[in-house]
Amino acid sequence: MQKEIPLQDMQQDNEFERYESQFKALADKKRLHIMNILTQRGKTCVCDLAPLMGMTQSKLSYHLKILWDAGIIHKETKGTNSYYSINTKEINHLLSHELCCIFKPSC
Amino acid sequence: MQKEIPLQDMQQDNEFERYESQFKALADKKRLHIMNILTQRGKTCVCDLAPLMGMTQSKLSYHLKILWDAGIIHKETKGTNSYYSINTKEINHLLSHELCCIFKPSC
DNA sequence: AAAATTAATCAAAAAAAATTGATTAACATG
DNA sequence: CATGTTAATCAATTTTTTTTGATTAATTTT
Repeated sequence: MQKEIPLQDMQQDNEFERYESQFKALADKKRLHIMNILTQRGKTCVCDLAPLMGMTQSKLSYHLKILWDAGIIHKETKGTNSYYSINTKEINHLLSHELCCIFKPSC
Repeated sequence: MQKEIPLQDMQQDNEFERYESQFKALADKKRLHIMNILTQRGKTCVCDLAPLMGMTQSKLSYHLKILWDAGIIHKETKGTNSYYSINTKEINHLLSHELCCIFKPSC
């Protein structure tokens, strides 16, 4: 027998779950740094990002996957290269204008 | 011998560190729920919050401390009771207007 | 077609965060 | 002053996340 859970609570729970994963993605200095670099440089190849971050390829892939799974960066593959960039729409939806500035070259 | 680190990088590192702790605080479903309740009810006593969250006192204290350390909630003690509330200023600085709505009774 | 390049994935180990139950500290009440 | 209430802290355990190094898969180049 399953416990009755009101529909509204379930929707809210799902909403919280999505935000949880997005905040989790941002809750790390290294990943904030990645976000900042992607902002400055725009679409960037993993092969360029690795030396900029001073990170091994495998570690970088792990962190990029977390950002990508949370939907806050885009991914594009060309041949053997992968290019990542900020999902501006999602970031705008999530963060204050002030804070978005850290992830915007214009500021 | 210490490695030279440019001043700008250090400042940025500190900035990232602060945001890291704030996002970390928000990167948990239970804590988002706490934030939501504080938003709905305003200043709330721990003794009221515990049954609302269905949490033991010790666990709740742990999570409140994380939110408070990150500076996104206020704390006020009266006698043996502690009251917590949203730090609206800090939340506004951090989150988009849309998202603030989850933490604002007016929306 | 073989060799080289790039990035994702995997499994094991290490590190960090969360949970639990008990204790402590501060205050309030009879 | 003894008792009860509230919330913070602590230590031990469990769970989750991160790191590491190796392997794999896909594509490109020679």
